[in-house]
Amino acid sequence: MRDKIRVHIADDHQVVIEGVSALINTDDSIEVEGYSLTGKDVVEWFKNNEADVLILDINMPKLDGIGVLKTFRNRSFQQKTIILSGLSDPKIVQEMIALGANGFIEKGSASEHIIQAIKTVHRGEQYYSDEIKDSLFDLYINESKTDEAIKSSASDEPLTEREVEVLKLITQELSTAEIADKLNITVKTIETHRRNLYKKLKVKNVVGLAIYAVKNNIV
Amino acid sequence: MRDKIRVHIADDHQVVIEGVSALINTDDSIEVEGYSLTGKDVVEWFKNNEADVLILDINMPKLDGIGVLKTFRNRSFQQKTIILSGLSDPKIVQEMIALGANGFIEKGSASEHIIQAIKTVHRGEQYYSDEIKDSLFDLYINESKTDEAIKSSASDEPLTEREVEVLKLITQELSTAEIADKLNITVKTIETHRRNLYKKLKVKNVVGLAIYAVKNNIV
DNA sequence: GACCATCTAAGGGTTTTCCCTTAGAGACTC
DNA sequence: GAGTCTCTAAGGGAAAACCCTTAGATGGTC
Repeated sequence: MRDKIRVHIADDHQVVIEGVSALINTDDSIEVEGYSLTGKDVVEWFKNNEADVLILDINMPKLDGIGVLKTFRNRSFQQKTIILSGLSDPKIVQEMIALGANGFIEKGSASEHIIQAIKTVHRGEQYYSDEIKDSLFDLYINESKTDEAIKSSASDEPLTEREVEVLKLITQELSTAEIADKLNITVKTIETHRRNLYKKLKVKNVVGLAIYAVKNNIV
Repeated sequence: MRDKIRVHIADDHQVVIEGVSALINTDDSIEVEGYSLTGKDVVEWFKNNEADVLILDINMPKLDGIGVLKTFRNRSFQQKTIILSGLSDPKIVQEMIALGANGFIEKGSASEHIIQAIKTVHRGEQYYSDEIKDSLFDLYINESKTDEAIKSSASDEPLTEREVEVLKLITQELSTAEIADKLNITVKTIETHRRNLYKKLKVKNVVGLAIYAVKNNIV
């Protein structure tokens, strides 16, 4: 076990870097290992150096936080990343999580939160503040509602069992002939099911079926 | 403004009904308007009666909570629904929200939480306990990660701008000819883009493209 | 028994997708 | 300047999807 957690700070504002450094220095188990003012610098720095935790601002010149994460992923970097953000736009949080961020804190966070976040992600866990959770939760709820609205407007006519079965096989990228073979019925029958699906779901072609299927978790 | 919030309780355990009733009776602004022991009874009850808030257990004989919600939706019932659950399986919470539930509480909740939940949903807002939020959040994170895994495994080869453009039009259910027309290039060119998309995304046909597009929020 | 929904099937046709190959023009990189 | 990537394009052919219509068998409901 290494004795100190090494942190690299990336933010285009010198003040933020100094502030976060000062906060970190109040804790003996963490040390600042360097800092960068642009996204490009971060990527460069990690080519020749190591840190355990990267504190990353979203808005930076040259290469933004999202760009940095995109550059890092698939390249087997072992450091954990905490996103440092002014405002917690749920869409961005979502994207960051998808890109493999391990934590998310607001710039307005008190010192203990930042330190706690660093220790948490260093343990291999994830750290999200309650504000982030709330905003993501709201987004999530709204998305669920939208999905549901699509669902009920798109299909007041319920699908039959057989139709759902055919639909599932279609989404497995099988052709009509392959589906007919699998279900031991003729191609013509599958074609009929297909056309009934188009009518019921009000779509023009297989693409519409596939989209419907994914959105309704039939896949 | 009606003077009391009318609550209907649905749970297959008499004890739970009595317990919740007792809790509700400690608040003067709420009254129990009836109860049901099975899902079918709930649906029947609401055919002839009214309540402002329905407290609904998930596990019930005859028709479960999910079934009840499915029956109620699209039939313009005006009551709000709070799901009462033993354990907060995020998948079920997700489904309930999609089906239009307004709140979610655990059976272990203290009385003030239940009363607060009733008042909150009656105001037209939504009520979810912190435990529910946490479990949903975890699910959400894991889903984001899975999506990301799909994304990076499916396409180490990045799509070009034009390819993404064509892909988007395909997901709008346009045919190759229509897309060619829209972009003012020939059908043959679109076919080439199409084939390159198949190769890059390792899919067999348009269905694969459509599924990829939805899963990666290109739609 | 009549009615309705579902699943099955077919005939016969048009349109679209899918596959294989080759190739020029422009931009960008080393 | 040579190589690489992207976008463009085409010829030619096989396969699949799409469209319209009709219809028998089955099983459940009123």
